[in-house]
Amino acid sequence: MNIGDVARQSGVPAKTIRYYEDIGLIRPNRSENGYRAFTENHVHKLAFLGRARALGFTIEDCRTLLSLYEDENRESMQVKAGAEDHLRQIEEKIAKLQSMRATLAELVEKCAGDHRPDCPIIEDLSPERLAK
Amino acid sequence: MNIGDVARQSGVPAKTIRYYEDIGLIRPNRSENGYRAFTENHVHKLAFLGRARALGFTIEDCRTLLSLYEDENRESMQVKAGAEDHLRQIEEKIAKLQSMRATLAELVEKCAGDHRPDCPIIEDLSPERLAK
DNA sequence: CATTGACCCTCCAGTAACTGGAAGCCTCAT
DNA sequence: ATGAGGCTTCCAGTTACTGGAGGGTCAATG
Repeated sequence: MNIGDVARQSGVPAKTIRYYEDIGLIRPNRSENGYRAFTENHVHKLAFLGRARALGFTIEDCRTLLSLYEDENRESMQVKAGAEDHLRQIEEKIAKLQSMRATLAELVEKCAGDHRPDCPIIEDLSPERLAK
Repeated sequence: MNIGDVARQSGVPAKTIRYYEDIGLIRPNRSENGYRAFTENHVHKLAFLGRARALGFTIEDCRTLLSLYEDENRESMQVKAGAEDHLRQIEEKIAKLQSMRATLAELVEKCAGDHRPDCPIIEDLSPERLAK
């Protein structure tokens, strides 16, 4: 199977597939003409990677997940531990973004948004009120 | 004022200040010895930048905000529009992360996390259930 | 006066995960 | 044989810094 077919079937762009080969996530063979030769298994792996990435796992996480995916003797606690870790990181990001949102929403609400220059948003960002 | 003082007063690391000069956000003069020579105004601007970045504005956003900050004739609607835009982007990110969290939390909960290989997380990521 | 330690300088490289584009084969159908 | 795709490699750019090497500068001390 050529890269285009694999891209269509896995949902992972050809360019990204080449990149994944570069960094050693997948190892397709080569045909005589130099084209990458993929198998069904590669399609599965790439779809797996696509889903893991969509859940926000990093490439390094994916490397681990992929080896667990292939390991018949894996212990589910290994998978769970990684996922819990990742979950925690997601929650941290959410918390940070929510705090930004709160501040920003408040400022936006206070700003008249008219033709005058007075602006609570600029004022909040300005440091003049300090150090004097 | 030298870069170290400015870094302490503004809260922006020296390395980052140099970077901001590189990309044209600030333009300190130079002393005879080649050291950057900063003014109070630079400290203000850098503190301003630090706050804007903490609210998640991109560097390009900051460039705009900084010019509005300096513009006595700005119209607050310009500031407000940018902030609203940014707010929307933050909300999108939050939504995406929350959806990841929901999926992941569900999977984590379903996973036994023991010594057996069976794992709902891996299964969810696997594409075998498709296309057959 | 020489040295030491804290600053300062520039330039180079690396981070994460791709993405776009140029230049150039391969293949199949007309 | 020619043209449209599809494939190849390699280079560069994205975001916003950060770390480090190699090397001047300055103020104070011995």
